Amino acid sequence: MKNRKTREAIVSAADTLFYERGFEATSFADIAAAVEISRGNFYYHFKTKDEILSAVIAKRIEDRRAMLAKWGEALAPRDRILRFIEILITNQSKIMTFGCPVGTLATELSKLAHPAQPDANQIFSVFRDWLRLQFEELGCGGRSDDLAMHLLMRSQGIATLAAAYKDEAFIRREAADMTGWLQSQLDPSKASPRPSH
Amino acid sequence: MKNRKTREAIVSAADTLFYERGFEATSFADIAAAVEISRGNFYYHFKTKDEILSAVIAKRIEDRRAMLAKWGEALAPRDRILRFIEILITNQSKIMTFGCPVGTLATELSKLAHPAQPDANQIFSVFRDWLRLQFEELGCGGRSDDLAMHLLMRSQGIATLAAAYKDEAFIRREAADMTGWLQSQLDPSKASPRPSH
DNA sequence: GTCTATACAGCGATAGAC
DNA sequence: GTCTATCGCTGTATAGAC
Repeated sequence: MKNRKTREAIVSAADTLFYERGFEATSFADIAAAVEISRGNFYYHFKTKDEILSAVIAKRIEDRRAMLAKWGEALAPRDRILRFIEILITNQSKIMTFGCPVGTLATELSKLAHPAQPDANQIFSVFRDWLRLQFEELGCGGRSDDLAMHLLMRSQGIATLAAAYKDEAFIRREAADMTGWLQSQLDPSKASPRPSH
Repeated sequence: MKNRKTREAIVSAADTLFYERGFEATSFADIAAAVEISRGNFYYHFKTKDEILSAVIAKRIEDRRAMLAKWGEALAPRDRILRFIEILITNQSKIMTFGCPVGTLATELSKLAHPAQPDANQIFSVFRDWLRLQFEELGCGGRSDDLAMHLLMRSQGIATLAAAYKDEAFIRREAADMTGWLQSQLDPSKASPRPSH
């Protein structure tokens, strides 16, 4: 019982630290200190650093799936996509400091040629598949995956520049532009060529 | 004389390694091995790792300025921007493996809360300021900086997703969409609401 | 200017007492 | 299940011979 609680505390602390400092820059000592347990105890729960990484990735996938499932209950497909865009506004303070937790981990693991890189990509795919599904429900057919990737692409670009320039107005402006783009894709007739610029 | 040559070799090797492995993941031993000098000799040229980082950032700024200056001689403003978009295609193989050298360094230093982060941002600003200038020359006035940021944003998003999914077709598709977006901004009358999707 | 040798802190990881 | 103690390795950085 206590076993599981400590394990969860470790994964939760590692999740935060991997996000805020990066995977490589976070040491066992850092995580142990955050959970307030000894390094020795630590190894009772996880044998290697890669094991913690796997657990963190699994947790992130689970967390995001749960969040999206919640939206699925209450909202219409179009509003679900708008909610996705709103994440940028809701999390803007963290994004401006640490970037996007999904993109920055994928990039870091990619450079390290880390074996868990495909797993980290699955976090991306949780959003990609979910967005594609929304576009399909809205009747976008074969374009749905391309549209999903386009939204993901914009989110990543916004997060990267927001972290570099710490510019709130930029995030708001680009989120609004993304919303305009969405309208133009769903109602091509009403589209304006210059959404917000 | 030999002084300068060795120094340049170190900076050049560090530039590559910081890009391909990341700043933190690159050790002095890695750089020394790449240049084929001893660690001791290494410290004759650079006292700390941060000093090498500064030199690498300075080199990157200089390299990009030189590249953009070249484009400025031969091309019209509109073609210069198209050239910028083409970088994604030209460098697609490296981008799919390591991401964007500008964005990934800025993100990493941001997480490390590294003192050189503002300097790394200057590499971004070389492109931002240059793009803004092109839009100004094309008569976009006060919108020019927003348009420049929008192009940077897209480049970063494309690079991040390209590195994650290693998807060539995605890069080509989004580069084409970016070109369509550019047309719609410069000739609003001829704009089509669905550039490529 | 380039080398070898070395200091010393911190890393991931293990052994074994309680 | 949690602890202390410790290992071997690698990291940055320094001293001093050549």
